[in-house]
Amino acid sequence: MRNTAANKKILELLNNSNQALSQSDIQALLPENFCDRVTIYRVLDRLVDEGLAHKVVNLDGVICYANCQNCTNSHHHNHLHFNCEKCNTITCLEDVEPTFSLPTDYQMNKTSFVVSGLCPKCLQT
Amino acid sequence: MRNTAANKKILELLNNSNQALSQSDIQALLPENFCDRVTIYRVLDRLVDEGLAHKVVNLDGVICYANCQNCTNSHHHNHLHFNCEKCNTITCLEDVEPTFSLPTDYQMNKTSFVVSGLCPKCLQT
DNA sequence: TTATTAATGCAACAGTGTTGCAAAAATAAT
DNA sequence: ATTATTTTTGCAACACTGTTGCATTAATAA
Repeated sequence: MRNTAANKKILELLNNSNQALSQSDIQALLPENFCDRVTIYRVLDRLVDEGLAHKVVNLDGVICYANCQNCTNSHHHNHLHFNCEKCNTITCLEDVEPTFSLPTDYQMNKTSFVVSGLCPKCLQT
Repeated sequence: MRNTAANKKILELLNNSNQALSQSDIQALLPENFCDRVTIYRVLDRLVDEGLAHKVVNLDGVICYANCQNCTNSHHHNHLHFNCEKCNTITCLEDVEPTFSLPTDYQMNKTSFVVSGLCPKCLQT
């Protein structure tokens, strides 16, 4: 992956955010006319390919991206994601890994655990 | 909810399917020109409101619908959904309910547990 | 049978995500 | 440093999913 302005800036945004971000979130955070919409999609794809980010689909079906924090060697994104129904943020709860037993005739590849409700901030108000 | 052709037929499709279906899945299963695309969306919304179906978002962000089987009194859709990466079907694994402990400052409302990989059928071939 | 209310079809729209292709930028090779 | 190579970008166009408004139609209630 080349060291371009878009790559750097978008990865930086993901790293500095404690929430998973969608393409439109990212576009809103970037300076105006920083880059094209399509570029953001492509950068995000690349970051996932490179193992620097992972995908989460929120309850509306919008694909969001979060940085990979504890993925030094192997990826493990079985942690829970919390999707607030009020402020619509997605937070990675890295410490919460649901346990379950998949029937043996299924072969698991990835997991997507999303719980929705109210986040601590929105509960206060 | 009124007893219309669309309501009956679409609920029947969900009940007869062991997979969660999207709007386009349903349209493909219905006779040609059976009803408008918008009607399918509205029927599905209604079925969810009435507690006859529940939503699942697949890994592509497409919203799918499955019938409610064990929801006589209360709804409990904390069961696992399996999204096959090859045939792209979503199966409700009603018996598999992941366990986890949400931090107390979060208020849970709904869950969405999707595991992706290969389903038994696609594993054989 | 009529009145009321819900459901439908159609058109239009917004948002998300993808693709092809030429131009531009970053890296590698000379 | 200059050129060659390869990746990345912007733009236009497109496909798909999902929603809304409004007039018409169908289902239920009176």
